[in-house]
Amino acid sequence: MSEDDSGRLERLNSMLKRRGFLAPAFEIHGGAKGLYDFGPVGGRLRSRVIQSWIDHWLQLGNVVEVACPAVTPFAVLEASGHVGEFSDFMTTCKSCEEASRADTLLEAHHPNPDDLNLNELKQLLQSVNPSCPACDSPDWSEVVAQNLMFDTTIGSGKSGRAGFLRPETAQGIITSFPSLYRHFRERLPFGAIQVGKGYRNEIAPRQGMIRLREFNMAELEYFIDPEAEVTPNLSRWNDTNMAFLPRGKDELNSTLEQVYLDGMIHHPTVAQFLGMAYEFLTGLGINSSKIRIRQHDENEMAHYAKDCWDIEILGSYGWIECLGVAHRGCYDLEQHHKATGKSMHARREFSEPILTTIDAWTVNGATVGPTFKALAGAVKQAVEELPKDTQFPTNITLSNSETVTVEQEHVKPNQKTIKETGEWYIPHVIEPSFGIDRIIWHALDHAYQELEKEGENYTVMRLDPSIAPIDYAIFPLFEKDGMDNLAMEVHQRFCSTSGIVSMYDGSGSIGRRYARADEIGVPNCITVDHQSLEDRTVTVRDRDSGEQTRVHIDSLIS
RNA sequence: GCGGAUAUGGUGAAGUGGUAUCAUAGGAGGUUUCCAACCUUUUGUCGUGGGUUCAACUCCCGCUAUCCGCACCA
Repeated sequence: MSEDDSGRLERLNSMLKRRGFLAPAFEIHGGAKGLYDFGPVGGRLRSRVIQSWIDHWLQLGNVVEVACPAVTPFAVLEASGHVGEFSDFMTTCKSCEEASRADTLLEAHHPNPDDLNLNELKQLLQSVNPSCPACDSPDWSEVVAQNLMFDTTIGSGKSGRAGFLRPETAQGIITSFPSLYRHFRERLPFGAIQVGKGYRNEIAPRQGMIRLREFNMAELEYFIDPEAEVTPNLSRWNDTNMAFLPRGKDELNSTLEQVYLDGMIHHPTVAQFLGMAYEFLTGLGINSSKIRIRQHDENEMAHYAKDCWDIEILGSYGWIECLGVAHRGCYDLEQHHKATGKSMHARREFSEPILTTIDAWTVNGATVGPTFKALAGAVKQAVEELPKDTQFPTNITLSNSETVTVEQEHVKPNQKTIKETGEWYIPHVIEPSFGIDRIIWHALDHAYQELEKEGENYTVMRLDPSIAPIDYAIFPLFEKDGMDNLAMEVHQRFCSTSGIVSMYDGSGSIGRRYARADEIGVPNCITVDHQSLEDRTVTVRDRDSGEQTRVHIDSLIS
């Protein structure tokens, strides 16, 4: 980062704070690492970005919106693998109270201490008893799992249950699969979106909005039949060259469809969602030349993922991952199924029923039971595998390696036709997951322009109008002669129109007011002047061009 | 978590063992026929806790936060 850039970052940050976009949270109490406020201007920006995101994904037509709790019982995140995979095992030196990671302390004594479980670590720590890196004392406390999730107790006293604040919104959707499946009349594919807060007790939050302890996430969980043929229309992005970083390959510029056809993106729905995500970002005003699509290395992927592509955005902090499209396979549904015994399956009907004709042997329960007693079940299994032309008596070997003699009286012919009209399977999940705060940061970063105007520094936020916090700024040229009243009337009409936010500003010179509006990215400023009083026309000034057009008040609001 | 730097009005800065200055921003009033003009006036500050001292924004220690490396990390 050059000196100029870091100066720009400082000026941007102080402007964002001064003008009410972003600020450290709880600042009067000294603030708290990794926690940020969206201020009086930023709050509106955030809700607009979120609304655009929701609208964007609802376009799919088979997606619904849900909202699940952030407080999540232990068992849910244990099943999802987060309790195990999201933890570090910590131990504390009893003499200097310095906390260390147990696996790090044991690196010299085990090829891969990271793979040890809690008990193995405890034992190895006891037998090795390494000295403390801080004070050399070899006296360690119990090893405890220090999880990156915020833990809490749900309820109080003896009835309290262990729980966490969710590290991702996904699990709430995935555990709702059975009700989503009913809602969609048991037909895949379908998806559910959720926008909400996620929590990670990061060891070292950094870089302003980039790594937070409480953050806004927006996720789609899209449930698919892994065997269904999908032919997505990727050609709609054929006139857009995107930058790709496939695993183990050099960066290349190509179209999404070409990269998919070349086999680098394994699932067509992943490709489609990457296109939609790209479209969403550029729609917010993110500079497309500062977007790249990067595939995760094998060892980089989260514990649940089969394949994962990130979209990274270049900004003041370098290339930052702002969203990921992960192919989670059947991992999550299977895990919750195993943990709860609840069905997480979907039914796939065959195009034609499969008829299976069986013409062989089965056991005669009345004789096999008394004869073989506890082995009867294994005998039945073995007998049903015998060919039709088997002669009895015969010796068969059971699954437990015991050999028994089966007589004619133990068996009877088994002739039947089984008709299967379909089968049950665990759906796969494709998950586009967006870091809303990081995306907002880059929208701000890319929109922020430092210009020079008549020798003076001049700041404009060229925010896309779809996410601008304020749509119109209304100025009376002078606050007198009725211009103030007319301006207030226009302001009120805007404010009572759903979806439009306007700001009245009557203080300072007109130039100063334009400058203030430009700084927070108001796309249009409307000025009421003397002529307005006569014919109810006003001037509309465009933020980016500075051009003014005169229009009638009534044509402003349809 | 480790190492280094930093913390003064809303923002950006200066400064001193004797309660602080400048710019800019904000409010009120005036003035001006459209891009940070001008005049008057006003608001507001030494991150936090402890120690040394007659006296601490200043010196010392802890804490918190911010920034930069390293480590960690979706």
